[in-house]
Amino acid sequence: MASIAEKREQSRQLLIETGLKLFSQKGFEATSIRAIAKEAGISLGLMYNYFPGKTDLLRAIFQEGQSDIEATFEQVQESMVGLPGIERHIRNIVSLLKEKREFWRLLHSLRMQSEIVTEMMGSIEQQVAYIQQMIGNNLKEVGYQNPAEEALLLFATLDGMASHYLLDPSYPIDDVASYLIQKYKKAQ
Amino acid sequence: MASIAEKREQSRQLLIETGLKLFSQKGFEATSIRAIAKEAGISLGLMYNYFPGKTDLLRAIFQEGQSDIEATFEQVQESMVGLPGIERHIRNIVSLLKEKREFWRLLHSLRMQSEIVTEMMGSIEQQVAYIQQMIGNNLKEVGYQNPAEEALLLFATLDGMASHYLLDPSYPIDDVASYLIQKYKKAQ
DNA sequence: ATTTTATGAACGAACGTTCAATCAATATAT
DNA sequence: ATATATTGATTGAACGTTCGTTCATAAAAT
Repeated sequence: MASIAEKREQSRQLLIETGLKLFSQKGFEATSIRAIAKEAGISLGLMYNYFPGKTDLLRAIFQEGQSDIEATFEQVQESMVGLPGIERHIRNIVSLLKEKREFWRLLHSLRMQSEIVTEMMGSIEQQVAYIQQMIGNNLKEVGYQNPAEEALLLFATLDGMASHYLLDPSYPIDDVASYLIQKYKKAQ
Repeated sequence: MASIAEKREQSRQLLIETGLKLFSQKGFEATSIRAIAKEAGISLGLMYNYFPGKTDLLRAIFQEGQSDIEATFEQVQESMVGLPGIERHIRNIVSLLKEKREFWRLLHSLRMQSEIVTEMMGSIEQQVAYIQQMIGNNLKEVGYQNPAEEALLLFATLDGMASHYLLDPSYPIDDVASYLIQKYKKAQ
């Protein structure tokens, strides 16, 4: 039995999902409120009962995606307790990419035009910086001579892999990840 | 003394430059023809004497940028004849990034929403694939065991470095590039 | 005099947003 | 239990704005 609040939350979720789908496909500016409403099977006007405006829907998508990623990060991290630090990080990032593909696509397509989203990007950049620092710490523990530069480089590699995977679903990200991990094991 | 054809070409160039500047800053959809006309100091209607429409301006920007990059690629390549293959490639790409920053920003911001630009991206992707193959060949010559996978990885790294540099002008791309080159020298 | 260059008002379409209206559901009164 | 009142959910036409594009008109050049 669905209460009113539950139905409301359900519709909210539907709009967030549909918005994410269309924004990540065609871009934020090129996607109209009307298109989202039609795709979600909700009337144009009703959208404004859930979100004050288009930007607020985007904001909600960002927040939802961010907490989703945070949760998945913890969860995947726990499932890889046995693995060494760097391998765990790499595998974790690959998992996140696969699981939240649309969200990452949206992120990557919006991060260049910061006019729209400086405020929204802020907390995500923070989170990314945190992960990068964790990687740096791991590299230092393992005994790298230039952990900071190595972390910068590894971060670039991971970001590049992500871009290529987001651009092309058939990109062999698992193979590349395995190869990368193997290189770090050898270097150690 | 400027001939008519020269003045025309000059105005065309101005519009291409201004378009590139604004598109790369605020995005294609979010930039209006009016904004470009005002910034370039050319009247709204006159733009249609140079380009049939907004999309055609973007197309011209792409073509211009592509041949620019091709020319710069050759030129920089020649200025680095003494360097070993991989180092030359890496330095070359860094040079291209610095010299054509706005164009790369536009490229990176548009490549996710392929609806607009599948046709325009095609030839550029081709060019990128060519560079990647050249890197692969170099790696094979140098004697890498998995040249294909290594090339895939190196390409991801370079792309990631590019993204980070495009997002943040203060990104120490020269340092990272030097560090990357150093790693390849050691591995050899 | 004729052609080319240049202008910005005007046009239709599409956008984000608002709002009067209808519909459904629940509460209240009889 | 039925009828009535009240509240909230839902709709899409309508509004004002901005967009890409066109066009009558004027200025400049030939």
